Amino acid sequence: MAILHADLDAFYASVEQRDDPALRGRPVLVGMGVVLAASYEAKARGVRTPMGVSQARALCPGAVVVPPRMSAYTAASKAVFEIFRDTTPIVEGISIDEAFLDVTGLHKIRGTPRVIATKLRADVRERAGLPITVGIADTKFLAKVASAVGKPDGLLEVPAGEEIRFLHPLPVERLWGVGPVTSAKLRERQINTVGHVARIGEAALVTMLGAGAGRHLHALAHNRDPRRVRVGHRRGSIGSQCALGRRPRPFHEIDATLAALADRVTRRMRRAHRAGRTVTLRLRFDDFGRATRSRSLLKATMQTRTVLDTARALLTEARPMIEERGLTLVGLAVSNLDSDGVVQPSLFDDLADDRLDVAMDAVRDRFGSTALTRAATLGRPLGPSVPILPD
DNA sequence: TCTGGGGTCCTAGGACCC
DNA sequence: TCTGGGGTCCTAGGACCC
Repeated sequence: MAILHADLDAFYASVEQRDDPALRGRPVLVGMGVVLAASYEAKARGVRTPMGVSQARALCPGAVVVPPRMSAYTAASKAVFEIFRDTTPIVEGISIDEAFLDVTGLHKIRGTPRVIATKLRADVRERAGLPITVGIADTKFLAKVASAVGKPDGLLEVPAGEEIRFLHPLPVERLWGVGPVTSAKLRERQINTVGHVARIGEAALVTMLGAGAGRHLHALAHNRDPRRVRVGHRRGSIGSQCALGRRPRPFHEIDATLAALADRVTRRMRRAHRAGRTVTLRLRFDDFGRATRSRSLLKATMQTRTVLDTARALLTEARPMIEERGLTLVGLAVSNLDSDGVVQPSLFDDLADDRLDVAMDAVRDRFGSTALTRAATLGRPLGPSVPILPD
């Protein structure tokens, strides 16, 4: 196998530096209350994400703080993924700024993985104006480790036969799946490197961390990772959340926030043609404790009304808990998504009653009553522009 | 280090079915 | 009346990722 892990460097901050030459070479923080991304000039001063902007400023007094421009990042991401797909058809996106590329079969056409990766980096630099690091290895896991070690703006290949020698001296936190909790459990027992994890044996790891995590880490520590690069993988849930701050909120305000979330989530579902069956309400409290409440419907839906009603029922059940513990975040997700959205809602479902009549009249006037029926039953787009309709 | 917004996967108990 | 093994789905929580 020859797998590339391509990872854009300090992505949001790099886009800002690309679009505003005055920011180049300077420490840049992207975010409002919290740092979403920091340029390498800022990271060098100890800025990390997610860190409060005020704290980051204290570490890095000369930093320029810019508000996030999500649409610019989405556009930049699309451009970069096009370059990925020009390189090989086997591309698996992991996030807005990261992907695996399988170049196993391309040797004769495009050269060695290193040649391909070098060209990829040059293409991204030229066509998208962004720095990117590429890791090359024989497994997904190791390619990802390689890119992390190679950052920033680098290329790191783990040659065949060198895998274990490269991997074993690294700290346990490099293992995919070792976060703060697992790291603490391992280091408590003086297990500090990947090599040590590999030596202690699967049974001991399973006892320490549970069957799933133990076996997983044992395999990774030996660079055993059979996962293939998957194309066209579809997400399993669509959600949105909103931090409320520490100020106590009246219940009706939480309810209004939930309605806005339901609207946002179902819009995205319709755009993606996905319907879902399980509605999950996420809560976070003053003490940073969390809770989730979920309900599965009989039929998959993408209608705002249905999702909101279900979410409201869950919220009402959770009300005593909310009033006791103080809510700081509310989130809503829909999962159990259909493979493709067979269920199409009416275009009018999202409109408040007072706007419904106006919308229906406008459609009837412009397109006739047949179009009105179609819009109400099929949810199909009607024509060039009906500005008052949702989505 | 007092924490944003988007996700994934795993575990575990209980209900229910055969 | 008491009992098995195997399976799926639902719900809740936890850890982790970028």
